[in-house]
Amino acid sequence: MPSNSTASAPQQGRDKLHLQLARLFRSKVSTGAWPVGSAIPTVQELEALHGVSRTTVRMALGALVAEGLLLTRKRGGTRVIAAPYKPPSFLLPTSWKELVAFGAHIGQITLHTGRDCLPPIPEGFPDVGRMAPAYVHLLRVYDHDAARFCLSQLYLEQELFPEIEAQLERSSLAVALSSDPSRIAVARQHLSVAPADELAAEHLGVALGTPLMQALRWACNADGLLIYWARVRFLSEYVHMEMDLLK
Amino acid sequence: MPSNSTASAPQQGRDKLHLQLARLFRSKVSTGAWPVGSAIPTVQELEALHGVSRTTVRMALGALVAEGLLLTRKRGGTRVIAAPYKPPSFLLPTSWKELVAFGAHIGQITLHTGRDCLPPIPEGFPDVGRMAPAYVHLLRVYDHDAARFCLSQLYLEQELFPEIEAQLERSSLAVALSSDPSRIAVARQHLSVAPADELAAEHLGVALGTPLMQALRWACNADGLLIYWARVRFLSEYVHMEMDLLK
DNA sequence: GAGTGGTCTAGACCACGGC
DNA sequence: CCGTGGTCTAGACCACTCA
Repeated sequence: MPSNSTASAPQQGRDKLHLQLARLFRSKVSTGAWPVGSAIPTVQELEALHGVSRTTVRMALGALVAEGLLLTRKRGGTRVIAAPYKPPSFLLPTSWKELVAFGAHIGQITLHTGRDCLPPIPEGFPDVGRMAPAYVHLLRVYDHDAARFCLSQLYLEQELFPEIEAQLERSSLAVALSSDPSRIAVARQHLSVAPADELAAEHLGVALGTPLMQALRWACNADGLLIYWARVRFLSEYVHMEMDLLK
Repeated sequence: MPSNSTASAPQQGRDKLHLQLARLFRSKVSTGAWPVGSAIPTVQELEALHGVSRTTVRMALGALVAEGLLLTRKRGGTRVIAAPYKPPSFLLPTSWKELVAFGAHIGQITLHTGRDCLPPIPEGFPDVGRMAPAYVHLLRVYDHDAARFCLSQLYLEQELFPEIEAQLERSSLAVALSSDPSRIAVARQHLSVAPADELAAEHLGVALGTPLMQALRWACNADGLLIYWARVRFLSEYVHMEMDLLK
């Protein structure tokens, strides 16, 4: 049926077919015509029911899956998700104190350690202090309930490393650095949503380009030397922030 | 060519074809084989070159378009984006003062005004103060350079409305409320990344489910009465935040 | 007007996983 | 095992837009 005939399409043919279908399917879910938890008709049935091809059905279903309304399983059919899955939401730190507390109770895995690195500060980023000649680099991932939700690239001024190396295995860099609070004179963070690059996509198990919450954090000592730089990226549905607007 | 033959596929056939192609195309961009700004081969040419169907080419190209590396135009062909387009980044306010400043220089359009509403506070949201019997509701969108980047749903305690109605046409609610600073005793915000619902998708011109930066803001007077509730959603690539971690 | 990307069809084969 | 979703093919028509 090549032309846009009446067939059983729900609307007279103006809009794109797969968008019409997606809208129809969405309403089936929200009205309960497709009850939560139940299997919806198979792709073959949907093709026949609406007189469209498999490709079109899949374009429509793909949208709903992307929106988190449907879950597909190879043999079990396509099911309506109970609730658009709500993962645990971590409170992103807005102060060094919270940053230390945050690192204290998260399971971490160190993937890589390297010496004589320089932190990859983005082009055009505002002044973050004087650069030291060398930094130690740590690449870490953080889990919660077996779900990997955070990737961090850490850079620590190299001469500081021996002092805190022992603590680093068990605790976060912020915790370790804070063992001597006088080391830190300036600490700031920059937050944005950034698309996943290849490193993040690989370690967080998401598609390239997936929006991630990115925190760039840095600290300087009293001499204005950059002693800590971190680029930390979170699956965005796992984190939120709260703040008092009256300072 | 139904079976996974050698053809001109870059790798021996284990991986999925469209993923192989996407990887190949990505490397063409990053190595400069497809120079930035230039048009890449047409879909027809790519089909023939790699011995695959249009659908497969489009699956691969679709991924790169989603990653922001390519831009398609109906007749002009598909081009490599100069820089993965960096829109202007607004600094999200972290204090009431910044909130007021933020609202002062943004072009706004009021889409809807209603009386006798109640703010739609999410299920399970922590205490935000005593609810007044009625609120005035404003639905607004904000532009920058003709690009719509922000949608806000505002709720103002109804008895307060006459006092500031005149200012509201020209300025943000925060600006108007601040004309008498004694009105506000508590002001907080909650930030998260939330998928676009139908309202946001329509007014911001994005697909349903697109991750948006969401700010929930509220203010109470000295009696603990909720006088201001706002749900503001931004295209996430347009905003960032900065903060001093040492308070 | 012609070439391009966007959409859609009607098939086919495969891998996975519940029966 | 075998039904299911996932992938892929080889075509077709359309809308847009640039030369």
